[in-house]
Amino acid sequence: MIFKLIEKDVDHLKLEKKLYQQWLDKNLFEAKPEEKNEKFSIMMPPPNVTGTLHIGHALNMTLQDILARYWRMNKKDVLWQPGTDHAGIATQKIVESNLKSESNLSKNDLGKEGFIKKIWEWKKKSGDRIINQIKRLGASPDWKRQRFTLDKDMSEAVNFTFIELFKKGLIYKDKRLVNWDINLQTAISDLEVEQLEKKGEFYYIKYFIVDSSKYLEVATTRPETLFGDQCLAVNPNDVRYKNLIGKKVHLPLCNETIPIIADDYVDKEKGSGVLKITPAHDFNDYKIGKKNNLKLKIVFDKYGKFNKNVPIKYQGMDRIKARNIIIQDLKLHGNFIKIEKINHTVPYGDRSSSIIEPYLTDQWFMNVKPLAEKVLKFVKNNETKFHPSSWNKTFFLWLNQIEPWCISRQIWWGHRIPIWYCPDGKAFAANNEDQANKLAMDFYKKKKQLKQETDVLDTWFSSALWPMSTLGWPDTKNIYFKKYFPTNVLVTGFDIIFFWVARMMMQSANFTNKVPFENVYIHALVRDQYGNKMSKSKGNVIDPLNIIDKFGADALRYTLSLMAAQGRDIKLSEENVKINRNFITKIRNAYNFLNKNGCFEISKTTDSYFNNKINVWILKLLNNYINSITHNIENYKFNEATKDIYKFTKNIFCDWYLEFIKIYLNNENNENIKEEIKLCASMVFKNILKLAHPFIPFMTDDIYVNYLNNKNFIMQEEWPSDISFNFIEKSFNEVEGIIDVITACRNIKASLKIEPRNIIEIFYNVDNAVIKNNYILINTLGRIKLTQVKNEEVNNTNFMKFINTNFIFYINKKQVENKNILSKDSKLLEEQLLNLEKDILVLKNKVGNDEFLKKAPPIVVEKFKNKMKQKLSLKNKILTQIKS
RNA sequence: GGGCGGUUAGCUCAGCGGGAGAGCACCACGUUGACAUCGUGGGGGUCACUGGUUCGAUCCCAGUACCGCCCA
Repeated sequence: MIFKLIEKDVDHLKLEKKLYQQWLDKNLFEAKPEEKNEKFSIMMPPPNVTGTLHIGHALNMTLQDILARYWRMNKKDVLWQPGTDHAGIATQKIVESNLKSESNLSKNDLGKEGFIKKIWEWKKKSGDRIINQIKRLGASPDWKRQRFTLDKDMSEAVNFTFIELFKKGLIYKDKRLVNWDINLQTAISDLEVEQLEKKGEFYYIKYFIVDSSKYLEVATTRPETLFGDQCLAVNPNDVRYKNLIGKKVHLPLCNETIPIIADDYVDKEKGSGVLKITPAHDFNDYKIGKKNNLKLKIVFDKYGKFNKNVPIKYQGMDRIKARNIIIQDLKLHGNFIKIEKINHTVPYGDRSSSIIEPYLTDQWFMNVKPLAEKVLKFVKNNETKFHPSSWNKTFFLWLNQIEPWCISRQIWWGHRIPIWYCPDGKAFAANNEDQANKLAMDFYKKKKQLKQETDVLDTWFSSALWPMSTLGWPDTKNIYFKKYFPTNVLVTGFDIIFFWVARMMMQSANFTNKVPFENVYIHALVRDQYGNKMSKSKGNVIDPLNIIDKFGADALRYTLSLMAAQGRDIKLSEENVKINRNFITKIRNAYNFLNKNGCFEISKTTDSYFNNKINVWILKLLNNYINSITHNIENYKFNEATKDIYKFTKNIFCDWYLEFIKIYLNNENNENIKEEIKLCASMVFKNILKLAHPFIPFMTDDIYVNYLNNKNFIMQEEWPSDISFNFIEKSFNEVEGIIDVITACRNIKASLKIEPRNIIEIFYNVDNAVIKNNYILINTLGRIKLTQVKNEEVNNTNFMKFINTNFIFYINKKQVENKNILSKDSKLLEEQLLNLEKDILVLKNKVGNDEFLKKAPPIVVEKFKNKMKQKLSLKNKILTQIKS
């Protein structure tokens, strides 16, 4: 034995750290654009700089790493492009709250410049935290190419994009109703609003008709907006109100009147059939207002407090706090009818969790409609394929009803919009002030005082450029852009299909007329073991770093990948990882066993060298599994691939092959055969290491490099392909037969409650080559002694009979101690016969059916006929034995 | 309200037009020179329900029920 043994307690943390550093030192993760081999490129979804690694990241990174390592081993030039995202609102919030707790200052105390400086300091200190956590997983992106969305070249790409789209008119400024986050004091996009079901109230209010004692009943969830009402609307076909259309009503609590109009948007059945229309404070009302040329009367300021447009009493009150006062006043004035408890949806900001106010402001928008159409075409033409493909529908649905994207944010941290305003309000888009001055000069023919827009862009605006900008775009001659764009696959979660995936595709469609990625693998959400979403407030968060500390990165990766079935969420528990770690230990033990037996010391290698039946058997199966694993990885069936590795390694290689070779190594005198077996065993084992490497990189490389002393890391080796060797099918079948006999004998022993260690004698009476040629294998692994005898010796009541398709085995009753079983003896065969009859009946229905014989494929018919034949012959055997 | 997905063993889930599977849990036996983070064997399922297509349906189609998610 010239190789080390693996100690029982492996310090996985130490070895992970060491190996990772070695991988880095050897530049194994680096892309090599100058090399000729084909590329495989994949964009890491850039995590927020504010982020800490959660289990969803762990899954996301694991799957990408599997692909990266797999394709490297397939000799592709792999670029896995990493980086982080500046996360405008989230980052600003963190630094703001740090500032508050450290020095009790607000961002305004520091001023814009001072505060931004503070954020950069924070970024420098903490911005790589998540990157270092990703490294703990063993992820292998090209770290030297790490990018940050606010890097200089990323920002230049953002400016370029903005200016181009501005010139085309696809980006424009508009005064529109937007989702206003009162807490954060910024507009946000539709996607950043969560509609939550809440308990609320429907307030019924009387609007008195002018010059009449009659009134209209209006139900509203937001009575405080009534000051902004511009009309009441009814359905034109509603007979109740037809004659009121065109008349006026008094606006409660004000000295104002508003008209009653007809609009078929109004649902006759819903509530009283009368709607109050507040165009400046409700998205639906806004549309009706536009249609009917209503005025936009704004009654709140940007803090959600009443402004000068409401009666003086309410001015300055918070809109929500004022509600009760308004209801009281409505009661006083006889306008109040009733309150009804209802469930309704309320819009909340996903970052601030405060109620979103529809608010009329000047914002920058991107007209995404024409770009969405291009993207739809790409997906319909399969230029980008979603896996699983069911996501197509969701994707189409959203793109088909897409609205302009509000891209401006009233915060400080982010890409400042590259727009300079003249005093008259005219806007020039430029890369910098000099350029803007020049543009203004050209336009006005004289110098103008310019002021840059203070708003920044939505963070997703820069992320949308990620697959292009990280590769050097808009420099289309950049060697990276030329080689790696479009990328091969994007691996991401479904929660950012709209936020990110669709927007990347739009930008790419517009600027390159290409898709940014050919495949999108959408993976599931990781939930807790009960299927709940993990969240800090629920306290059910599984921390991947904690799991890695306890069980190792390999165990975590293996578990996640094993559970990553397409289209299904992962319910993960710590217990799960713990159990799956056993498999990793199993491989280490297999190494120790092979090593103890000197298997790795054989140096001879020829492909056609393998003649021994167990070698033929294992190699043929290995080939099957290589094909299956390869196919499953390439089709993003990570769970299937992982399961294949498990099945081959444990159920085939360890459970049978290693058990077989133990016997050969102990009993075989022919050194050539021994050598062949050792060579084959070590070869198969090394293939297992390679096949498992993308999934469990640390342990496999640890053995391969640190114990087997290979100079290359597995990542540098070639992915296993079929091992070509000449073999006789008979040898393969013989081993399958051996396994059958052993299993049958083990079954017999177990059913007789005979302890495994008691070697009993089992008799058979028909010549059988499989048994005859493999006494040692069968006897040893079955813990039995098989003996051939003549018929008359066993055909008497001293023997119990066990019959299966291929054999009849006899046990001398003297060997059976369990009285219970002995008393059942005569019934055993009858029971078996009964079950057999059931099977035969089912088969009869098939094989006796003309339609089946006519229409089913011949192979299937053949299969069932054979089965029938087998069952019938078994039946006959049993009948004969019962009679005798 | 619209859309999508799910329902398979006690639990967690694979599979998917032609024999119902795995892991865990459970039961029995076992410490045999790789492995007790283990081995061998076993019990356990009308594949949610109702129809349809088919020679044949857990699988395809339609509907129902329940659960989950997304959009409005």
